[in-house]
Amino acid sequence: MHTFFSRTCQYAIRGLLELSRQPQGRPCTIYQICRRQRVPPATLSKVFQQLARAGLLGSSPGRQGGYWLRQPGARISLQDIKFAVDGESSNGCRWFPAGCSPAAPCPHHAKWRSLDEEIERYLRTTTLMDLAGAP
Amino acid sequence: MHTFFSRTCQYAIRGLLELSRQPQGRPCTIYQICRRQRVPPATLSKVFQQLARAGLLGSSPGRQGGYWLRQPGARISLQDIKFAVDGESSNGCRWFPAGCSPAAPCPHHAKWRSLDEEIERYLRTTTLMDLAGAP
DNA sequence: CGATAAAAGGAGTTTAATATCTGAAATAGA
DNA sequence: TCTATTTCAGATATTAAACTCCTTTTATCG
Repeated sequence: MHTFFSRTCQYAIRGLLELSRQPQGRPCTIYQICRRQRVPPATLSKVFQQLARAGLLGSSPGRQGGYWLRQPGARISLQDIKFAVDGESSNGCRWFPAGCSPAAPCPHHAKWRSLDEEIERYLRTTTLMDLAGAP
Repeated sequence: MHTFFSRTCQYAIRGLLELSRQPQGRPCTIYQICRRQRVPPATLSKVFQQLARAGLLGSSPGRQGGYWLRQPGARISLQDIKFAVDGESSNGCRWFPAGCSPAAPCPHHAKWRSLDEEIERYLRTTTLMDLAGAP
């Protein structure tokens, strides 16, 4: 599509946002999170597994189990999340991946360099805590 | 995906860019454009039909036929193109369409309003001519 | 008029992203 | 140790985007 984060990544951010509102160390189950954020459980479950492997989340099965943040929300940037979900591919040209390579950069590259850098900075500096206002 | 323009829209922009380099009024065939821009012909063909219906392109079948810009490149903005290709849907929240509505805006909305406006401005003010440098 | 070159349009195929299902394995608590 | 609860892993279904193929229509040239 034409949106900035993949839908999966959007779910991830919303899920993590929910966790960041939780008293420190208290695990949340997928279902609690999904009920509050209106996100499909099976899908969020998949992403959270991935985030756990990436080290962003701790997880524990069984009663009283669930997921929790391994770092305070202020330490987790949107870029961290995007990277963990979408992988390195997000490093390519954000505008014209279909016609842009280091050897032959797309005609746009030079033009919107500055805007690109601003987006980059935004992703890097915006943390879960910054977004923690409702809803 | 996570890219700003849909791939189809990328093709459209590259195709139009090629046309904008053409001496005024001279039609180009799909194949000429595709050869130069390394774009799949059948796909570009479909998009160009759409752009012709939208009024951005003129077209003529038969010998000496092809496509041409109906306005000078300096008058065609990226936003025009995006709109013609992806439709109104590009009007929604660029960040969290999956969890954002006028009634319940996503938590991010307020935060990146300014960045969003800058992107908007960029799309509106950047024209084909601005990008007309190689390749 | 007939041959040719091009766009126009319909229908189907492929591929990638999303979403779901099912059955395990792990943990806590009784 | 047994049971309920939860994550984990793999397979599969669903959906939408990209792409291709084939036929039809329209203009131009001889």
